[in-house]
Amino acid sequence: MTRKRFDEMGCSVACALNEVGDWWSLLVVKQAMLGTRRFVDFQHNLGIAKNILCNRLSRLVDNGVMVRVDVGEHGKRYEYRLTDKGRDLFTVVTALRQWSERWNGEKDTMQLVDRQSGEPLAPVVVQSQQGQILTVRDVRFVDEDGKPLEEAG
Amino acid sequence: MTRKRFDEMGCSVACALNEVGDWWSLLVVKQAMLGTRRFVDFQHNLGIAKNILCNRLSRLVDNGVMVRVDVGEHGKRYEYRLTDKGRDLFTVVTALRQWSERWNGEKDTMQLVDRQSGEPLAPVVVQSQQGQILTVRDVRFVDEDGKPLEEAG
DNA sequence: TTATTTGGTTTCGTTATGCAACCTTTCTGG
DNA sequence: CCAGAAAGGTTGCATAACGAAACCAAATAA
Repeated sequence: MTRKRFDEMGCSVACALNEVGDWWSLLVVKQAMLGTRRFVDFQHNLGIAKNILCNRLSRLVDNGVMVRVDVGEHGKRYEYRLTDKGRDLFTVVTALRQWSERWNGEKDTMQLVDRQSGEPLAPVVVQSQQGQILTVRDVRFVDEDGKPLEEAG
Repeated sequence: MTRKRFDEMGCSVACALNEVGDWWSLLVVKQAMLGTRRFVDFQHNLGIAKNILCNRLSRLVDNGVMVRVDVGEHGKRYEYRLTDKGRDLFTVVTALRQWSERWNGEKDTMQLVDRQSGEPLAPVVVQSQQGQILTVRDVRFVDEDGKPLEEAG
């Protein structure tokens, strides 16, 4: 009676959630994007239990989202760093952050700004190839033959 | 010894995850974006246990992500529909889908296309106000006074 | 009228989470 | 060198969440 596996559902979203869909994983990734690398720093900044953090870091490493780098002179001191795959979650984390700020108000003491200009970021949007902004109503789900998917069945 | 609350951490991302950070919620939202509205359809399309689905739909309704609409002639037949707040998760779900496709390969039998042109969507990206694409290295985290945040401490 | 569908709730066993205690190896101060 | 602290875990225990199946009442279809 294990947790339902999401990686065999034939859905990319489910597959992604199978890797980072629990309560803590994306928060660990977000914290890593803030510059945190050490076990104890994750622990203190997130207020997460050590065994849970241990488990999450292991899973993130297993899934190629982070790497564990040995930085001890002659023993065990480690750093956990984002891989390219992990850094690529920046879009997801930023979209989630902006969504929360739009609908729940500014709950964050920190703000994200463009390093060059110092200005806040533009809202993350879904666009067509031509750069037109698309909502969920402007898209269609089609199967591999391009036929529209029969929905809600 | 309840689950850790994420809405008091002073972090927008944590606040968002407090609402949709479990394994199932975003999948329910994604399914709703596919057109699913009825309890049984969610159940069959997702393969989710009834009690869990019940709990997730209730929470999504409580959080203003979905609404329960009574469509029974003279009794109980309901539809669960996305609110504006729920539809606004389209960016998050799409970013997650694209991330999964980039790093785990095409696991999905269906594809998202622009309704007008029939073409696949452009990749979701984080942009500056000027429209320049930004990675996590191109941004800075500052506090309310605009001072750079001391990291990893 | 009877059977079936819908939208749940209940029960029960398994798994995950949170907390605290403990443990080993490595630095740090004196 | 020695004592103590810190890093990075592991273990044990109590509670909460999850998953499957059974059950149930109202509404609808046959």
